[in-house]
Amino acid sequence: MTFSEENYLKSIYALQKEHPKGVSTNVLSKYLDTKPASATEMIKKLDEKGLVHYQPYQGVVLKDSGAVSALKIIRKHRLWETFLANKLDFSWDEIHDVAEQLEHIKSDKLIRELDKFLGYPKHDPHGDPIPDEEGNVVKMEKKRVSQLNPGDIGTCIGVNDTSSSFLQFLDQQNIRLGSVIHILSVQEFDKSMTVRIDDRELLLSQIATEHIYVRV
Amino acid sequence: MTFSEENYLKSIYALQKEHPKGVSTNVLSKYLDTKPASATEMIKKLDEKGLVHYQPYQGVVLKDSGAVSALKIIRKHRLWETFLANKLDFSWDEIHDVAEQLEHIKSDKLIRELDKFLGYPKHDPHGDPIPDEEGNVVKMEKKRVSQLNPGDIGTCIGVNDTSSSFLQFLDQQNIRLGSVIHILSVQEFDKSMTVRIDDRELLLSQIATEHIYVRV
DNA sequence: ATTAAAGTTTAGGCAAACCTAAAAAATATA
DNA sequence: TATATTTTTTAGGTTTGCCTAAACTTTAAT
Repeated sequence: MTFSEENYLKSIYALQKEHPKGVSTNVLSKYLDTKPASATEMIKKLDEKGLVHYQPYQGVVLKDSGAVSALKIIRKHRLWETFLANKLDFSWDEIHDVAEQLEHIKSDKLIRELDKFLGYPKHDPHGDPIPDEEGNVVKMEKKRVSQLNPGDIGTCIGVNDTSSSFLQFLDQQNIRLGSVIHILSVQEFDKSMTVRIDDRELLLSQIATEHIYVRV
Repeated sequence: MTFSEENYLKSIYALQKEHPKGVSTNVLSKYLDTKPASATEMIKKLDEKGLVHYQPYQGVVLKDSGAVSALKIIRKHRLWETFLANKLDFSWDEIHDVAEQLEHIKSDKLIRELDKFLGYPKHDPHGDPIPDEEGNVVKMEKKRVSQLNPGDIGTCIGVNDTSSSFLQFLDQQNIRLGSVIHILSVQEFDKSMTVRIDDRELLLSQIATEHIYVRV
């Protein structure tokens, strides 16, 4: 499988959650920063290979084989992200682009050994679950900070926005995986929240509270 | 720079030792398992980019800028080999192919951090020196086992043959970097040597003794 | 329901990196 | 030296993945 095929499969997988009845070439090409015509071409190829189901004008849906392929790439991506964050000194917002390259390295042994080296992690640094070798993903019970009430306590397990501006904000505020967040109060008028993290009080906008996932 | 350009530069660098007055398209394409016509094409492109000096029918020579580029790739290759061998459970003969892929990952930070993580190693698992960030390589005083005499002691620092059959042989015999080799005797008629390594005596053929480097 | 707008596909091109076959140059041999 | 052999280059072709522009569907709006 080529890099490009892998990227398309991974993207279709990611977009399917928001577009369960089919990912359009428009959405797909926007996501991948290419043109719709290019997406059409690639989708046709993936369809011929039996990895996706494609009906002209109706968007694309992953077949089982395609989903398994996508999950293998996602597994590699998340293991590499874990490596970069835990073993090398990469910050939350720096890991994505490099993992994007590393995920395409072809070596089953490498991934098995990396997994072992990292201690068989269940989640990547963003809190997303790492699929196993067969492509099984464990779902986690998670809530957004915005869903909590004053008095509630949550442990940060992930984020919903991987833009580097947001990740940098989190880094600056020292909010990281495992951070324990105490909800102190909620402002009625703008839904902003005052929270305590590591003995520091800070104010989180509604936007922020909606993008941080916690385990309660 | 594309993967292919990087591979050509690295190959020219490697072949230049044997072909100091110019690497022919024939030699180069054989090394890279492509056809001479493809080599001609690429060499022209590298020449236009100012990385090599190319005269039709006279072969190709690296310019300084090309050598620096080649050494950066070699640095990455050797750091990744060190990672695979020291941190993951890869054997001597398995690391090359994977490093061949990893060396093309583009991220200066990644290489700096990997170098730090590995403890700034000076040599890769084959004993070859790892160039620094500027492309400087330290030369080492090294001898082949075949150049030693009975009574001499050498520490294994590398090999001359990276074929997987040879590397597997070394693995089986438990000969690795740092192995201390005592020369016990040399057979007159076939130049094979009896040596002691880790309290085990074994016989090395002339071929083998010529392919193992030691520091004396 | 018809038209306008938006989205999708087709058609034709381009660049990279490979190939084969033929032409040209360099080298070796008689 | 002239010819034969080998090496190298050129010319033209293929595949992959991208592009633009035009044609065609679908959806939205009057």
